[in-house]
Amino acid sequence: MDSTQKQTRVSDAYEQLKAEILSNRMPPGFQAPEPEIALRLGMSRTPVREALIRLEAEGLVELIPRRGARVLPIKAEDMREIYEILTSLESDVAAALARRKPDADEMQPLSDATRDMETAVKESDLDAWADADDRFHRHLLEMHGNRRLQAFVQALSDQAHRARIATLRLRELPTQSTEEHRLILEALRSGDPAKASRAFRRHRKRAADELLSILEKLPQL
Amino acid sequence: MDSTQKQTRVSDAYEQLKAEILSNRMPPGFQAPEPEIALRLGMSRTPVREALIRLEAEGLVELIPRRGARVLPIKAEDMREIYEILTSLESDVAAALARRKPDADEMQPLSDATRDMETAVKESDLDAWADADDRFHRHLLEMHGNRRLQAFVQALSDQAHRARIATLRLRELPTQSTEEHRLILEALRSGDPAKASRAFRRHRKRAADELLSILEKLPQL
DNA sequence: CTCAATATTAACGCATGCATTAAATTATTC
DNA sequence: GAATAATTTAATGCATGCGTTAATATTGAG
Repeated sequence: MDSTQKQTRVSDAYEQLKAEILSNRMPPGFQAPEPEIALRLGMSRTPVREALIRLEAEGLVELIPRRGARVLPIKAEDMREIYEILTSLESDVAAALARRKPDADEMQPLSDATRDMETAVKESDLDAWADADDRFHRHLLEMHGNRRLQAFVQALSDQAHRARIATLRLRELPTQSTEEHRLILEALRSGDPAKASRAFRRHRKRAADELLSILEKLPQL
Repeated sequence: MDSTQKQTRVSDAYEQLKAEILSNRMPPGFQAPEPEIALRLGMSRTPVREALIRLEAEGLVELIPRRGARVLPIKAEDMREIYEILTSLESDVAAALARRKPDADEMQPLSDATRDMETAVKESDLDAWADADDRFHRHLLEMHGNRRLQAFVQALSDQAHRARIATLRLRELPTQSTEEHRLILEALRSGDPAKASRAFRRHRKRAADELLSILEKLPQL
């Protein structure tokens, strides 16, 4: 009946809260005391607290004594930090992959994701685009295989995700971004590490600049 | 009397356990059920659990149902992952710093640390050397200012730290490593980003290779 | 003596209770 | 009416309690 494992309440709470935060249903700045969250999730405070501690470690919420948990606001400065780290790590991952010269088979998911991004741009389907973009980046990391790096980049991407969906509709169509993915793909295919690294850096840099210029205008998310 | 803040039990537990793990007083593989740890720390299970969750998020322990908390073993593969990430991040930090051309004042702590390493090598004082090395790397990150990056690199360094102290006496004197620091310093001073980045990469690469070759020989830490 | 069935132990996952103390509210003074 | 003090409220940090269930020890069968 139930394909999922027997969840514990802690993992339930963790997953539900995380999903609400990432989807901005619990928007940046949202705040609630533990008992209230516990009530809403239908469990006692204990598992909620444990889940919140994990979310705090991931940088999604902040636990303020006597005031409960607060979903961290999306500050331009934070995004700057996040994008800087993503740039370092992913560009190196791309370089390493190019060096290894992956075969067409391995590259397939990346090609697919890029193709989907191009289609999505043509159809102005922003959600499909964001989805394909995620897939591209996620698969790149999986190919590389460093689990810690994967987990950390994923955590950072989750944080950036909130900013991206909040600004997705305030931006132009991501034509540029899509072309950059194509370039990265080519660099990987041609097995040129330096080129892959540079292409990735440019990609992240431009994306960061674009996002930041919007965030800095926005009152405060 | 007491210069520290009014600690909570959770932070007490967290700090004590972390100190014991990093110093290898609780060595890799060490395992104990929650009630035992709670007893030893003189508190109930609740704060101990919360501290353990944090330590788990940091990658220092693993919580195994019914078997308690286990201090993660130091596996060569893990160190490989850690060093790869450190290399990416720190080499970029070094490049960024070189680009910014820090003045002699800012550089002072780095110079001091390097000098101390050289003295320590001359005097074969491994502990002093390790301490100066830590200072060098820590200060480099502080100069850069990306808090997230700082926190993450610190967490990784903490993990690597355990392997380093476990192998410190199995290695040659870190003459090479000290010279490399001198090179990095020069690259920073001369404001050459590419050189700083390369020097750092070489440094981490060699350190990683050295550590890994020892770890792979060692039975299992 | 080996292996399986059974009984015992005890760790964990949570719920609950409570003292403490910060925040919010109300009362009081000028 | 504003500012301050007294009171109330309620969130947190932790301890404790308990049912469930995985380990472990014990017993029994072959």
